Amino acid sequence: MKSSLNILRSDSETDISCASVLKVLADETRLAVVEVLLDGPRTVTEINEMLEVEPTLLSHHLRALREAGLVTRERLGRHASYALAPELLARRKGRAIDLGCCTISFS
Amino acid sequence: MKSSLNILRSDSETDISCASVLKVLADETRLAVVEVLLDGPRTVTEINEMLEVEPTLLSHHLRALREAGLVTRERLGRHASYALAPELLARRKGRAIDLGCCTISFS
DNA sequence: GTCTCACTTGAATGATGGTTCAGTTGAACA
DNA sequence: TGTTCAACTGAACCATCATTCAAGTGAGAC
Repeated sequence: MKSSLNILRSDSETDISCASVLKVLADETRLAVVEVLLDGPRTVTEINEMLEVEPTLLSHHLRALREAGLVTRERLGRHASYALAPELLARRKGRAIDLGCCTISFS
Repeated sequence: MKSSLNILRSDSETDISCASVLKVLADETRLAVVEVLLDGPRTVTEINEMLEVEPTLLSHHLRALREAGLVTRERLGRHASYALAPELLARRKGRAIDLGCCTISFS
């Protein structure tokens, strides 16, 4: 199973991968999760409390973000800590993240 | 019927409108249409020839782009000419378009 | 060991979205 | 008028997606 998408390429497949990444981010909940993670890694419980999104639903959304290569997961005892992917953090510009084909900026 | 979305706002509803706009652009065909329109207005026939997308399908996609306020339509005799919305053109940066919440850049 | 917590998975549901088809509108022209 | 062209609309179909529910995993506490 492909677990990540090369979101940073800039060749002829730009449009295709761009649409794929946009599809993942074209959701209020997932966009909010990414914004939360801009301030650093968070556990599912923390995100749940901040966004008031059910843990199960959150888990599904986090899975989508992880499969798109946008976030990474680390296990901390019982908890799971999610963080923005290293590639995103490397290209981060303040409260904006550079996806290659596009830049998402948060207020 | 609401015919356009205020895509340039930057208040607390940023996330919501951002997700809405991203939903519209998270499609290869619509992304390609926007890229074509970066070079100036085009008729449906012209876009059809450039992208090899069926006129009917194109019409549906153009309708979605128009309802999102991303493109405008002008009738030219039998033809319909589509162009990027004035708001987008005003904020245009080369081959990148600034949507407020995010910037889409084409190669 | 059992129990609980934190999270995940998978199935099921309903909703939304992309595509195609058939039919329609509107404009130009004979 | 009738015909043709360019584009549009609406319905239908199928696929995908968001959400919920029930059940499962895995780690710590007892």
